[in-house]
Amino acid sequence: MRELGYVYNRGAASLRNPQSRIVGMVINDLSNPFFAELAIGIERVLRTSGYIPFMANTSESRIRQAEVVRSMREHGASGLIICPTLDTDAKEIAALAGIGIPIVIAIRRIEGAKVPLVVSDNRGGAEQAAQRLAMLGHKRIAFVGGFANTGIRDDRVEGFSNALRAAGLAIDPLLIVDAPPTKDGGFAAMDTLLDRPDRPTATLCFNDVVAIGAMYALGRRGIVPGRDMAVIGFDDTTEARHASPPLTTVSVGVDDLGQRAAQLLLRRIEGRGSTAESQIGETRLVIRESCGGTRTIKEVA
Amino acid sequence: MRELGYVYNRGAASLRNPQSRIVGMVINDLSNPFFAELAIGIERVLRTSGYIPFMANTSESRIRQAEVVRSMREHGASGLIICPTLDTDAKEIAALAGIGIPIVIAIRRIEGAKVPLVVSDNRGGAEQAAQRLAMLGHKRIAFVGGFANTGIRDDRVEGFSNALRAAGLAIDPLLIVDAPPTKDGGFAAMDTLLDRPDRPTATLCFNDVVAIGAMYALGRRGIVPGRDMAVIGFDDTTEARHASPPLTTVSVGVDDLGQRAAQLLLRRIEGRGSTAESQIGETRLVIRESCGGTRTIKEVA
DNA sequence: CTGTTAGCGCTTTCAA
DNA sequence: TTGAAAGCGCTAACAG
Repeated sequence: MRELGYVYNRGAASLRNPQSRIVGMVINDLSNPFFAELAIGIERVLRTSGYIPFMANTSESRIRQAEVVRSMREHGASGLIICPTLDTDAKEIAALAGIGIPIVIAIRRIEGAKVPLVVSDNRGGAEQAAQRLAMLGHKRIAFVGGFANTGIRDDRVEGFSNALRAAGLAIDPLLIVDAPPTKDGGFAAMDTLLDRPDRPTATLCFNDVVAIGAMYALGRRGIVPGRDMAVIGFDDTTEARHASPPLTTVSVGVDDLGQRAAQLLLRRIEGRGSTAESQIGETRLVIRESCGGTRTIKEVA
Repeated sequence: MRELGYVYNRGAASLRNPQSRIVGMVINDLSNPFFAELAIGIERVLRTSGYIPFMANTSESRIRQAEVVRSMREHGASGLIICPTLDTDAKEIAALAGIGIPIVIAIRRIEGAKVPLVVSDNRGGAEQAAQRLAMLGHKRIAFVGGFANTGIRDDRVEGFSNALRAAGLAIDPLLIVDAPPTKDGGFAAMDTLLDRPDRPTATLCFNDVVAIGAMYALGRRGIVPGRDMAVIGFDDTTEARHASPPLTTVSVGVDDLGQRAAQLLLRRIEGRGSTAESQIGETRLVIRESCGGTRTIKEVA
């Protein structure tokens, strides 16, 4: 049998017995280390629970996402974890959920679809971070990166603004700059910000890679993060943990989010757990060198 | 039909007609940006050719790799692209190839299995880089990072050594340090190197992340890459292109490698192309700021 | 051109 | 305990 190169035909098997151990992971952007880390975390849990996770990258393309989801269903996936593309419509997800296939949506909240959600407390996290910066004495605090009018960024900007208001600080719209959520984006946005006469003394960045890009822009001008400008990133991926100087972050617990998403899906597949038990991951500040007070700000030209 | 949520059952279909459009991608480490980029490139080509790529991460686990390969075969994948784990045995691959399923091995050469290979010219690339460093006047050149006795690193070290020999330079084994192929690894290795009395004036790093880690270690001590120490990375991932100061690299053309691997597989699936047409991707130096001469070396304490 | 049927590989059920 | 047979959803081949 083995000598002849026999391969079990799972297609035929699932014809008889439609329950399969495949689980589909549909990831919007594997080139983003945050999603790559998330995917790896999810995969680990699924695998150790005896499932076979198959992954597909949608590159933020809604069409590609639809193709991939269809394909996975055709192959008998018994559940899906989806990190939806930016332009995903609630109806698409609702339709899937209506069919009855177990789904979990991760990271990006899709409003209006009755689907289990695993997201982080973006508003709260940004609030914590901005609060801390205000507490350190910063008066001009910027928010840098992310595309305007996308759910996660809106939440983070909202939390940021709330904290500033609560601290009695004015919100300068010129200090809230959108930019692609990449290193280049962060670099360019910070560079622009530094050209302004009334530059900020602290910056909350949309995510870690934006923060690292921003720190490069600082370095270019001899501005030392943590001494001359406080920088906080968001997400706390390994990207952040490897940065130099070590980056203060709002951790969204990417491992934890992945684990929750996987476990939620498994419970749904195995019939336990309700349809709409969303989970909100906690965020916490991880303070590292990049986050200083305003003491020495004036030393910088 | 659509209203009832009908889903085409591809398992049943491939029972009748065993040719499928699924292609499996088995990737050793998706948390490594090099492999993530490669995977995304491969995926793009496969997708635009009408195939459905399913990806799985093996996390450098040979057991996991075997599971994943089996699972993909069971699901009727019509071909596989494998970036093998470090400890993959040639026999495993030979067995697969013997079965007749189209396979392409990427990046890591597996000796002894008659399988199409897409790898880069690691020896040649390292040679070019070391040659350039020698030409710039460096006498003490280090090679940093990667695990000893792994194929790719051995090739790179060999090319490095060849160039040094050709330039009439002594090869100091203490300047060839192995370390995990990560930022932390690069940081620690460079940090150790800098403690030595006769520190190198130039360093070729196993890959981009090692190089970035190494540059952090330099920065920590006020040593400016490109001015006080020449640094060259390997691979030229976006990681390198985003570094600050911009990192000189030996580009292995990750996009090109992915494209070749995908196209080779497609040709094999479609019956064209021979079993053992390996391809060696060209490497070329991409010179950016981190690669300077030895002029100012003595200014550094 | 439309409609029927056999059989792909597997599992489950039922018979010996 | 072992063996035979039916049928899952699909497609290719063939009949009407």
